Amino acid sequence: MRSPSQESREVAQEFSLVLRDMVLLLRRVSADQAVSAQQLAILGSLERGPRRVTSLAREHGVRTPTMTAHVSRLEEAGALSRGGDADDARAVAVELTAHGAELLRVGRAARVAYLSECLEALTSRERAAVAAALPVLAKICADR
Amino acid sequence: MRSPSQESREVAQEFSLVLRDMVLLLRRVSADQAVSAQQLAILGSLERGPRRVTSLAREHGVRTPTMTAHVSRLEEAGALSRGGDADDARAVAVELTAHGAELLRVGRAARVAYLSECLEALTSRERAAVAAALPVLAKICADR
DNA sequence: TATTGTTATACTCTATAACTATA
DNA sequence: TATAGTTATAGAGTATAACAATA
Repeated sequence: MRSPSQESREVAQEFSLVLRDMVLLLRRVSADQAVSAQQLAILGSLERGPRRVTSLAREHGVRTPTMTAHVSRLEEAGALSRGGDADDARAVAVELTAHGAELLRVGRAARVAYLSECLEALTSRERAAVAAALPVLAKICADR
Repeated sequence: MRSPSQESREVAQEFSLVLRDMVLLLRRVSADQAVSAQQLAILGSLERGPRRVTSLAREHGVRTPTMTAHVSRLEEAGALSRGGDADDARAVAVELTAHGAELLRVGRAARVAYLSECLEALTSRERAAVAAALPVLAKICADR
């Protein structure tokens, strides 16, 4: 019988290869889209209300200057607006615009449509295997 | 009972979110490594013998100028060498050096070690779910 | 003409360092 | 002093367009 650590090592080797392929999949999913995957994720964070630049940066695992750049590009595109914070004059309240909400809706729909097609090409058993793994993968990603 | 297309759509929505998180996981996996994930994949292709720039580009889903840039960076790092092709004077035979083989070995080991740790933190049932999904995910990625 | 590869250029995403303004 | 955010700069990774050399 295999120990958990032997087992983990074996799964990890295959996981390592698949993880690389997932990047290519993601690139195809986002190809020809008005909004990149990163931008879409940021707009998604703003859906439930304004956020500060620092808080967005933390949430998306990037440094503040990186998020400042994202916010600037998205502002130029009319997807969000920078507002002041009443409580703290240093802070910036980043808020989704109507145009941003529309970009979010369209971008999300395109991603889901593409992935749906991929999944429809599978057997229902294979689809079930993916569905069962997704919460676990989410847990792995969230853990650290 | 749900139709395959309803089912696919539901799974796709969750997949879309997890896919985004996987990018962050990949970034953590590659952090503080001498060789990036992309570079590692290219070195991996060279493991079984020399390859042409065009063939590497196709294999990794990028355009030729992009692969030329990768090859140039890896050559500067001493990980590979450019040689001529005996049959076709236009072609370049890209070959792994001993240093490149070592970078590949170390980089792979680090990735697998990191992912092993992530997997060890799971229950054996969860690990089994990931293991079952990996071949399916590989299939999805390869299909297009 | 078609193919192989490079160079030039530009855009996205990322980082660190240095700065301003406010707390 | 510490925190919020920006600007300046740089590097990796990607693309297209234009080119040289060879088939």
